[in-house]
Amino acid sequence: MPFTSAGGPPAAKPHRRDQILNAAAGLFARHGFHGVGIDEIGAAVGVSGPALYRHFRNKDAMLSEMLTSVSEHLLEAGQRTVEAAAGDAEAALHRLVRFHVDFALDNPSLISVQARNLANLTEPDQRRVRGLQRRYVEVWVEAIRKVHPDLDEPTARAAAHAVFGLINSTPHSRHLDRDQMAALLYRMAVAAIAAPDLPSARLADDTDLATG
Amino acid sequence: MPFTSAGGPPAAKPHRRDQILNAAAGLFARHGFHGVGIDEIGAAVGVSGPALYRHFRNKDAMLSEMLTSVSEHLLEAGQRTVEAAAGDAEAALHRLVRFHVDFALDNPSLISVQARNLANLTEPDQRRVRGLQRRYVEVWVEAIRKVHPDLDEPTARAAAHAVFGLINSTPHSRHLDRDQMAALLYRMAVAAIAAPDLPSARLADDTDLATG
DNA sequence: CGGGTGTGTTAACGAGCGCTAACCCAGGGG
DNA sequence: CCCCTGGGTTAGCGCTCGTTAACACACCCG
Repeated sequence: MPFTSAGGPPAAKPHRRDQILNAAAGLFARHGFHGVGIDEIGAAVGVSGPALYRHFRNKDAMLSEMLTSVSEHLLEAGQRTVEAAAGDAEAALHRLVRFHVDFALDNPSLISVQARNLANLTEPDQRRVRGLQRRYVEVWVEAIRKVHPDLDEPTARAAAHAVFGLINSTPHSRHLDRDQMAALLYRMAVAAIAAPDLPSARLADDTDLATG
Repeated sequence: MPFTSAGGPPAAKPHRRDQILNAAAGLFARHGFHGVGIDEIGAAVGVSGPALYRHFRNKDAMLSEMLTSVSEHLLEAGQRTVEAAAGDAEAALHRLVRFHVDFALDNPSLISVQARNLANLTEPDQRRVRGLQRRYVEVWVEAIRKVHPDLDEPTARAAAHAVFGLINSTPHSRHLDRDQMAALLYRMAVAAIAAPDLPSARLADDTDLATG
C-alpha cells in the first residue's frame, strides 16, 4: 500500500522498491522526468546510481509503475467510494470530491507527476494509464450526471476535468494547513460542479464583455 | 504582440523569433523542456538545428523569454482589466475570470509550459517570473477580497490558485467547442470563488465523512 | 562450512544533445 | 561592383546520462 492513508500510522517502513518510488516521485515532480538523473534518485535513498537496476528494469519502468499504480488506485478507490454511497447520488458525488481532495493533499508529488509526465511513458504504458484515467473520469461523469441530469455528457466530462484541475492545484499552494485546505477545496469543488446547472443569468450582463 | 488575440485576424505573420517561440511552446508543452531537442524545434519552423542560435543565445533563453513575456502579459493585462472596471468590484472580478479563461483557451501551450516548466529556468529568471506571477496572484486576491471581504488573505490566495487550476485544466479537455468551454469555465470559476464565503452548512453532514 | 541469492559498489561504454566552428550565400547600400 | 550583414548549412566536439559489466560481500539454507 504505497499511498499515505491520510493520518494513519507510518505503516511499517516501505521496503526499497517503494522507498525508491517515493523518492523518484518527489524528484520527478520538482524537476520533471528528464530533469532527474538515475544517480540523484539513488542518492535520495542513500544508495548510489546503478543500484536501482536491482529493483527496476530501467528508468522508464519507475515512471511506468508509479503512474500505473496511482491510476489503478484512483479508479478502484473511486469506484468503491461510489458503491459505498449505495443509491444516494448526492452523497456519492460529495464523497468522491472528498476522496480526491484527500488523495491530492496527501500525495502531491504523484498528482504532479501524473499530470505532467504522462507523455514520458512508452506508448503501451501510456495507453494503459490513459485507459485507467478515462475510466476514473467516467466514474465522475456518471456521479455528476446523476445529481445534475440535465447536463449533457461532454459538458459533464469537461466539468470533471476542470474540477480535477481545481483540486490538483494543491501542489502549488501551501498557504493553509491541511484541514483548512481540504475544506476549502471541497467547498469550491462542490460549488463548481453545481454551477453549470444553474440558470444562465449573468453571463453577458455586467458591463459589456465583448469589447475590451 | 505574440499572443493570439481571441479571434482577431492572423495579424501579419510573426517573424522568425516569434515563430520559433510558438513552435517551441507547443513542443515544450507536449514533451517537456528536456524532452525536446534543438533540432526538433528547428525542424518545426522549417530550418534545421543550430540555425536557432542566430535568434537566441541558447535553449534556456527560449524558455526564459517565453515565460517572462507570458507572465508580464498576464500581470499587465490583469491590472488593466481591473482598472477598466473602475470601482465595480464584482465586475472587476468577473472580467478577470473572463480574461483568464480567454487567455487559457487561446494559449494552451503557454499555460502548460508556464505551469510545468518553471523549474527549468535559471535561478535569476525563475525569481523574475515568480515575482511577476506573485503580483498577478495579488491582483486576483485583491479583486476576490473586495467582493468577499470576510475571506482572510491566505484563503483568498489559496482560492485564487485553485481557480487557476480549474481554468488552466483546459489543455486536458477538448470535448467542447471554444465558446461552450469558455462559458462553462466562467460559470464554474465564478461559483468556485463564491463558495468559500457561503455558510458552512453541509461540510460534515451527508453520511459520516470521518471514517473511510 | 560452503555456495547461492540478493543487493550494493565502481568503471566504462555509447548514444544523444547542446553548442561552436567554419563555411555559404542573398541582397542592398556606398 | 563589392563587401557587409543577416540568416542559413554541415561537421564535429565534449559532456551528460542511461545502461551494462565485473566485482564484493552479507546472509541463509543445506
